[in-house]
Amino acid sequence: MAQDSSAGDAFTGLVLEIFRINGRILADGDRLVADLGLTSARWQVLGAIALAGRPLPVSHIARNMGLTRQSVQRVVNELARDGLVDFAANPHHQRAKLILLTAAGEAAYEGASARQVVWAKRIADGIDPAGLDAATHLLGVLRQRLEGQSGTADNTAPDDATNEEDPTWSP
Amino acid sequence: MAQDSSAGDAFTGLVLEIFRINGRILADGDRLVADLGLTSARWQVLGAIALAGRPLPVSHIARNMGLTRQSVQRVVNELARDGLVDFAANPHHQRAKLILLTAAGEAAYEGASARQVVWAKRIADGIDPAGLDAATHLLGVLRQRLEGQSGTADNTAPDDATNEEDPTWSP
DNA sequence: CAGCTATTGACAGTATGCTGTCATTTCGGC
DNA sequence: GCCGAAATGACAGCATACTGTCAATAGCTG
Repeated sequence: MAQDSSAGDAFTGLVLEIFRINGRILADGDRLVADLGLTSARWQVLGAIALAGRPLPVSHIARNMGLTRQSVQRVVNELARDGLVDFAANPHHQRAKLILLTAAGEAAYEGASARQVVWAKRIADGIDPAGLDAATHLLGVLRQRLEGQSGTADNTAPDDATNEEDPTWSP
Repeated sequence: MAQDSSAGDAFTGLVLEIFRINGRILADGDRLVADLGLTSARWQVLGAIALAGRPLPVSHIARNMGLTRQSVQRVVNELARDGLVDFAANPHHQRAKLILLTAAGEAAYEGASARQVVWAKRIADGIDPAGLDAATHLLGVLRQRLEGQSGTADNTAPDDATNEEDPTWSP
């Protein structure tokens, strides 16, 4: 990265590094859970449902994840087809069915979570947790700055309903 | 994020934040150059060619960017269709034509770069450059750990031929 | 120079996420 | 109670990147 540079240049270097590591992590995530019948996207959706602790409609899941309804809907349909989630009637909304984990869905999610913990330990072994927390915090600050300058209609990914306390990934 | 936690948990928190900010940056990048007829992907390809300083075949561009040949090929074809790049005969390889920027391509890239610099300044304004550099370094270390545990055939995205000195993004 | 291997481009198929649009359902204000 | 706005799901289409596969080309080796 540029030797010292201004904050702008330093940020640009950080952006490039974010792109690189993001790609790596995604690839690792897919590989980690492939034989459980999961992908990163499926895993993340299961996680959103599991963390909520109760059945949610698709649009709520999407909001919690910061994605669009359409993306989540597609994944949910596949998960349902594969028996990992199930639909339940929503007393408050006829069309917006509630999504809940099946036993198989819970098992897959548990398995993925267990692997993720091992994976995270291995990668972060020997790294100073304070440095990791500092980096996380810095990225959070930068992200909030990025978010504070646009935002419009339905398709705009809503701000995270942050579930920052759970030590389990999704991917 | 989890209060203090082990390195593994701290890393998991960092991963989640990386996903969030990565999405934000991509969206910003697309928005930033949309009216130049560019997208993040096109911009990045133009950047790879511009930074090389000389015409390159698609496969070299892909290697430099850490993407697959196929992805880059598709984008290059679109760029050529839109007159931003051009093909030139390769004296060393009949099929692997060299890709070079047209005047329009250079202009678009210059325009995008100029905007990116302003954007980076604005987002990073007031942030300690040392902290940004520290985060960049940490992500680099983590990425190297992720990379040091797999890698196979043709499709494996090659390790970056790192162009870490240039203060210009792509996105 | 003949032959094997690596590189490269091309084509097909898949996964993920986005935008746009429309119909249905809820819900709040009048 | 009615009507319009908001929420929700469904469907279509696009952009990006990946994997797999095949044919053509370059390059190296014997």
